[in-house]
Amino acid sequence: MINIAVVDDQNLFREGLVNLLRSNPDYTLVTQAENGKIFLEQLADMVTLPDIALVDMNMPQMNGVELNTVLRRNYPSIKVIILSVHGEERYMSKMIEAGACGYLKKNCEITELFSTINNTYQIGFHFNIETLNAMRNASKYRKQGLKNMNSIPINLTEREMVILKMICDELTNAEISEKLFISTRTVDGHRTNLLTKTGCKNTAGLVIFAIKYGIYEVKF
Amino acid sequence: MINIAVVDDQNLFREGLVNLLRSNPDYTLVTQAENGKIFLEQLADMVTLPDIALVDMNMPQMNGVELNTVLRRNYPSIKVIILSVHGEERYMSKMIEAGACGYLKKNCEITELFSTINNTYQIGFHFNIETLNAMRNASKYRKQGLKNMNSIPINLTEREMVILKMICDELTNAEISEKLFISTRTVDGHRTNLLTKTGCKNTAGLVIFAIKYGIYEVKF
DNA sequence: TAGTAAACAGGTGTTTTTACCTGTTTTTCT
DNA sequence: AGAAAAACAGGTAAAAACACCTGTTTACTA
Repeated sequence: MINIAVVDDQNLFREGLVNLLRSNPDYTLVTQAENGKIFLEQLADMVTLPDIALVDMNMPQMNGVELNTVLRRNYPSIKVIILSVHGEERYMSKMIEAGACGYLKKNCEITELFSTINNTYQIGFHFNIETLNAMRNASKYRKQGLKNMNSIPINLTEREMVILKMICDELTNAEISEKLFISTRTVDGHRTNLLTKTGCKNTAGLVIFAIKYGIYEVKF
Repeated sequence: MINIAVVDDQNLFREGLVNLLRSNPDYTLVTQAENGKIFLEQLADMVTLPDIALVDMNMPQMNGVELNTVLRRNYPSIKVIILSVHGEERYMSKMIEAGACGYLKKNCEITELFSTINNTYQIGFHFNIETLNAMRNASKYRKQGLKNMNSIPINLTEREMVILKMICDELTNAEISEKLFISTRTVDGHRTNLLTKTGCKNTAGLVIFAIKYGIYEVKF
C-alpha cells in the first residue's frame, strides 16, 4: 500500500488525478492540496505521512521547486514526483537538484504514471530517458559557464541573433554595418526590432537578455 | 537477445565478467577488448555492432570517458555502461555528461548487473539512486563554483558600483540622477570614469564587465 | 596641515541610440 | 503562384551616451 498526496492548484486536474489514483487498489490518497503552503499546513498535523507527493510545478504562493526544497529538509521521507506541462523541460534539472525523485508530464500515459509511482516507491526515484537528456544538456550548459540555459522566450531571427551578439561585443551600429556590408539604417532596424521583441529599454537590457538566454557567452 | 561488448584492461576481471555474461542465455558476447583503442579498431570491421558496451573507467591508452565520447559520436546506437571501482563516485556526473547510459560498481550484485543491462537495453539507460545523488551533488558543486567570481581587477569606488548596477538595470543617466538625488552631470561623470577605468567602449561593455565580476547578477 | 581621492556639478559639443515613419527585395512556406 | 516573413534601406527627430573641459566641497590621511 502506497500513501500518496496530490498538490496542484488546477482543481479539475487534481480531482481527475485523485480519482485515477483511487482506481488503483495499491494506493491510498492521504491528502490533496491546492498549493505548497496548504500542503505544509496539512502535513504539520498528519499522523501517517505520504510516501509519495505528486506536485505540480507551477503553483501560486509556493511553486514546485520551493515546496520540494522545504519537503526535502523537513520531511525527507516523502518522495516528490514533479508534474509539469509540456514545454517546461528546461526546469527538469532544477527540479532534480531541488530533490525531486521523479518527473512526469501531465499528458503522460496512465501506465507511465503508475510505473513512475511504483518505481519511485520501491527504488527511490524514477526518471525517463527524456529527463536524463535534459539533465545532460543542463550539465553541458553549465560547463559553458552558464548557470542555467533558459530557452529563448521569443523568436529572434538569425540576423537578429548575429547583431545582438555584435552589440554585446561593444560594436556600434556603424561598425556592425561595416562588418556585415549593410547600411547602418538596416542595423538600426534590427536593433529596434530587438528592443521591441525583447521588451528591453536599451543596450544594457539587450546585453543582459543575450547573456540570460545563452545568445552571448561571458568569458570568465 | 542482447549483443554485448566488454572493454576492460584487467584480464582476470574481464574474463570473469565474460563468463558471467555467457551464463545468461539472453546475452551474446560479440567482442571483448583490453582498452578503448583496440575496441574501436574491432568496431571498425564488425558486422553486428554491440547493443551494450560494458566499459571500465580506468584504462590505459584511452579511458572510459574518452571512449565514451568517441562512441557517442561515431556509434550512437551503442549504449555504454561504465564500470568503476569503489571510490570513483566523483566521476559519475562526468560519465553521464560524456554520454554513459549506465553506471555500475565492480563489486555490485550479479542481479544488479543483469538488471542494469536489461534496463539499459530496453529503456535506454539505468542508474541507481546512488548515481542520482552523485549527480545532484555535482550540480551543487558546480553552482557553488560559479559563485566564486573573479575578483575585480580594478578599484571601483562605492558610488561607481552603485551606478554601474543601475546602468545594468536599464536606467538612463537621468533616471539614476533622480534616484540618487544628484545631477545628471554627476552621473555622467561617474559613467565616464567607469568607461575609462574598465577600458570599455560603451554600455554593453559595462554590463558585461559587471556580470563578469559579480557586480550585477543575472536572474535566471 | 597640506595633499589626495571621491563625489559633486556646470559648460559645450559630437556621436550614438532610440523612436517614429516609409518602402523594396529576397526568401520561405503553403 | 501567392502569402508571409525576413532582410534590406531611406527620412526625420528627439533622447541618450560619450568626450573633454572646468571647478567646489568633503573626507581621509601622510
